[in-house]
Amino acid sequence: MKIFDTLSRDKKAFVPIEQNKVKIYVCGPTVYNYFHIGNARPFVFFDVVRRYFLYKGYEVTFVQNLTDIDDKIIAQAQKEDVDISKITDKYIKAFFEDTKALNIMPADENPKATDYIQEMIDFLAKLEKLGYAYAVDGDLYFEVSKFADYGKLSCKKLEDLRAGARVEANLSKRNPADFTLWKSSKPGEPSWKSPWSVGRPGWHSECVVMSQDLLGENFDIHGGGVDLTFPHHENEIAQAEAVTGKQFVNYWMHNGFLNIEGEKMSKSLDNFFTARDILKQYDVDTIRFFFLSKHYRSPIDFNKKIMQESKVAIHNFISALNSVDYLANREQIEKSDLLEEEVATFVEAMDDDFNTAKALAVLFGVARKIKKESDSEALRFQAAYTLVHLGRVLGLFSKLEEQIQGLDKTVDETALEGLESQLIELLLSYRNDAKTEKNWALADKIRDDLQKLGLKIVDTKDGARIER
RNA sequence: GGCGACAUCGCCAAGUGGUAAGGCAAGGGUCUGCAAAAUCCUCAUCCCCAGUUCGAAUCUGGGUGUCGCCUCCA
Repeated sequence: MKIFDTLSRDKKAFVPIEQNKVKIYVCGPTVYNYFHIGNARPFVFFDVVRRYFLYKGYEVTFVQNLTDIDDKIIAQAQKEDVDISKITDKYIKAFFEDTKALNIMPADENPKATDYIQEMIDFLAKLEKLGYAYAVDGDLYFEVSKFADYGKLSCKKLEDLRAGARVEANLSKRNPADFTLWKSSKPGEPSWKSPWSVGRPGWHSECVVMSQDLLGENFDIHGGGVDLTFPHHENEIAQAEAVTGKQFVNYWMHNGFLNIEGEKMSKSLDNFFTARDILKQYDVDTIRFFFLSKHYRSPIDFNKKIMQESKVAIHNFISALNSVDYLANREQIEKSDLLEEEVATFVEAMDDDFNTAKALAVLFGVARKIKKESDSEALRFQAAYTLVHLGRVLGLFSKLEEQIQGLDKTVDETALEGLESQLIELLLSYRNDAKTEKNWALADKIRDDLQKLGLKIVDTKDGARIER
């Protein structure tokens, strides 16, 4: 198994610290809003990483933090004129709801920053004692020039950083690149007592302290979006390695950015979509397929067309399963052997730095085998089992029963309710009568008019069904 | 200005030295009263130029273009 490590800029063979165990830390959300479709990418991707390690027989410890103290949260609380906990409680709850809806496995631990204040203070005191931190007027800074390897993750040199600094120089810092470890609070802001001031910890310290507490001073994988490489992860390394003197993380994994219709997502462009909203328009599998159809390190573009394609792709898988009456034959199908060659190709793709796009191609090949009527039933059953088996490694088919039943929907089973459903059924029966009388004009008119209302008629040998 | 990526069929996307996976769309056939659905078939020499090599989409150099980071950000 090979993983691209941002630090060494190379695909490296994965060697766990402890035999057969893997410890993963992924930067979680700052809980001041519903998370957006761009945030969803790492959440879904690292869920697949985790599922794949489990599939390979590893014991996985998966930690994802919740940043519940931060300037943005404070700003949001002031804006809504409520207590900060009101904001964080609301969006932590929403985070769990939305990740569940995306079929993301719950983390083993979701540490909150506010539960680690004392640990962070202790940690920062160590940094200060070791000479890596200095205090000015109640604020504590990390002195980057003291850490020789600073910049190794993001390939930046201190001189370059200085030259490119666009931020207003903070005069109390010794070097513009020094970052805040502890910040004194203004009246009314949430705060904790510390040796430096009454204040709050900086964002960069929380991930170090929590990950090391739960996973150890050196652990296997640390993940997040590329934008976190600098400064967040760079700063984590500096702090962690300054204190322990040993390597912090063995593999740094960063996913590429998500754009919307070719543009960066932003509130000002009015192209800001929460995962919650997207879930109303597309089902989980469509969304997961969309993310997985491109390699995780590449940028990906979110647009209507690509989502439609993803939807069709998932539909193909489901219709393949439907062609062998998966639900009816489930018991027998799930006793079948897996298609070894396809499984091997899938594993090979995933072993190569989680090449999910290639892995999905295997699923299409398997789907073709399911549908091929010239294949024996036994082979088609094997293929069907293989599709579901591999799909589940990617977190697909979590609602298989519903999806298959969805395809089988006849008019009285649609999501339409009560009278509406009865009226449509009535119209369909008229159309059926018209067809019997070979009154094609009337039959087609009913079909066309229903279509105008967004109801697509699909004729099957067992009668018509409606698709929305 | 500094640093780092990327550029493959109409669109999305694998492929890191041995002769271009897959998906969508499109075109054609079967089926159907017609259509849809379903199903079968067809469909690229890899941004440009110059090198290295028996051989390059894959390596090197130079262009051109796109993007990211350098500031809170997945």
